[in-house]
Amino acid sequence: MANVTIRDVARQAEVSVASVSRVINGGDSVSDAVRDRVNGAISSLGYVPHAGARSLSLARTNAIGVMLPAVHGEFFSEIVRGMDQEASRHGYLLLLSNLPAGSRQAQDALNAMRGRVDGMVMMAPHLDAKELSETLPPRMATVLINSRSQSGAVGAIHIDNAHGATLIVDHLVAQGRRSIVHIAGPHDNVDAQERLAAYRTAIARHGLEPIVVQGDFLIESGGTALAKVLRDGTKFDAVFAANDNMAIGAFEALKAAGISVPSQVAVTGFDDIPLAQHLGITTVRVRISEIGERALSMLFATLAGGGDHEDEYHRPELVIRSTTMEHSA
Amino acid sequence: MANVTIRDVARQAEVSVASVSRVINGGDSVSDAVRDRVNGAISSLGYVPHAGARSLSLARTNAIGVMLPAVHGEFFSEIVRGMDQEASRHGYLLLLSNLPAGSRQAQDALNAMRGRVDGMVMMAPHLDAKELSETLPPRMATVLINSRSQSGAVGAIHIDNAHGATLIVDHLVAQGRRSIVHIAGPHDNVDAQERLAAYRTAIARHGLEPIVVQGDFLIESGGTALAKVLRDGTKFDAVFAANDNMAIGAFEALKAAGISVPSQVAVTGFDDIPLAQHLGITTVRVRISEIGERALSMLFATLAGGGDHEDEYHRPELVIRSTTMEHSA
DNA sequence: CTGTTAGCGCATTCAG
DNA sequence: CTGAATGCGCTAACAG
Repeated sequence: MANVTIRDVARQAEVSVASVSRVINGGDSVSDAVRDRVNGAISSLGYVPHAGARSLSLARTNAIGVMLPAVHGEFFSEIVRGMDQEASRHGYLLLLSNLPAGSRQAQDALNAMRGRVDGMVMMAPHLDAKELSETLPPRMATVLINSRSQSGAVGAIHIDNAHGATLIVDHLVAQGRRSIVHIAGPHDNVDAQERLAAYRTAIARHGLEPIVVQGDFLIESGGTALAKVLRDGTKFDAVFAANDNMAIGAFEALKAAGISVPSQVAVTGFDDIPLAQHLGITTVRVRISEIGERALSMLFATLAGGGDHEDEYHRPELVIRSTTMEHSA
Repeated sequence: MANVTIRDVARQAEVSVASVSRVINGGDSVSDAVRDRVNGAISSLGYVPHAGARSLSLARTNAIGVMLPAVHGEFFSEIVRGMDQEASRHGYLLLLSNLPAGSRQAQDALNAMRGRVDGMVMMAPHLDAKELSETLPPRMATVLINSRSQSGAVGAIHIDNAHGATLIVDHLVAQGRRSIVHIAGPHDNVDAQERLAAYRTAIARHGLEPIVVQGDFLIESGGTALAKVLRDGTKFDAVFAANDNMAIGAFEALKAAGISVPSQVAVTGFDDIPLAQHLGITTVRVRISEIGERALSMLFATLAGGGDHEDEYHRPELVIRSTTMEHSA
């Protein structure tokens, strides 16, 4: 670790460290002679400023922490892409970590970020309000994504799940479907809960009977859930899965069972991940990367002292594809 | 930022900062009385150690930098998943950044990590050897993924592209295909180059004629490339795209053109991203997350002083699906 | 315009 | 077993 420091540069250029610091940062006022000598020394020595030390002295790290639950392939990729885009626009780096399951481990993970980031964005749809408030670092700017509402000085972004689920049910009913099975997400997940509740409401409004099977947001559970419905002998003409992954699992299980989609059974999902587009699955579009981008924007605004922002609700839009309409792309 | 420091804890517990430091870290030797007072103060004050300051003093950050080229959805997600897994196993955090296009910007991005990470892993398939060596930070442990070989003290992981491409061509020929179009990746990408070269070699070995169209690794370019071949009136009975994305684009273009797959034209890709599995595309499997994991293992071994590792070559395996075989899943 | 000095928050000798 | 002092690399007053 024989690394060259600002002192080495100063010595070589025969100036003080203050002068070196000046030419590196906002060149306040340095004579051209000094500036040249310093730049010469910097490149001859191959000096690169030590960001850690800089942060300590400035009380500013130029990094923001990102805590996400267990990585869900496409969703994860998209949200990070949006964040990275906005972060690099502001000259910030992203410090990534996944939120461990236990409340205690989650705490530790959060604490590990103290002193390394200026703020953080966290996505924790599975924590209840109490766990959330206990876990959240007190004196740190934080914006929440898809988490339970939190009193406290943090911004938050939510997906309007009720709207999305209503769009789906109404579309299905408009297509003449009467027996709509809902494959629910994890019971402790707030998005899954909201989608389920909105499904029940919409179904009731249409005077239909709800049929709910449990899933866990993973592809396999879509197939498992569908198998259970078939085994039970339940009659149905549509499936509304709480996310695209499960819709895909159900879709494939239907094909395997020789049931034709959409003529016998229609299939819909939620999220509009890339996979859904390529498999032609009707769903509601959540602009995932945009959510990541907005989360960082809110955070930067807060860091710039712009007070706290109001919660944002992102409304998904219906995207009709071939799993609900005969002659669609 | 009225944050509580170790000094506040010391004052409250009526001990010295040294003692506080001792109970926080390896409890060398502290009386139970002191330990209790300190722990009491810590929790009553809600003290969390400042990781930045800690790093400075220890000359160790417990973070590793990850530089990836423009984020390619599924590939990105998978490789980061593998890295995160291995990193958290060792108590490390991941500092993410994408490699900017320009050589100069790449430099800056790299420099921004100085003093924030203990080492880094970088993926830069588009840089030539010279650019790579200029960009690489001199005194920093680094492991390269899918990049051109580099003399110098860094480990590296490569995909055995020649092997993968050969598997594909041999499989296609074994299925009776004689006119195999190759949709190539970006010309400056080392993986694309190796796949193309191996394609040419294998085609020549079978006494066939090569047909090459240019692509850029994105889905759309698969469709564009295919359209060009059709427009040229070239006869062909198989398409070998240099990655799965382009295979998907070509696959969809074929369907749209009313050409049946695989009876008239077979389609193959490279990588085995999740999408390929769900669309039933024949490809070669690159265990992406495993590569991310191995990269970090190599880095940790180097950091632990274990000298430099030899380059690793990961051999992909053929995965036959329905775009090349009539009755396959 | 330039150099000296005092921290940023923490770990760690070195005495006691 | 415990405290006082020193330094990690850098920035920011404060004097010249």
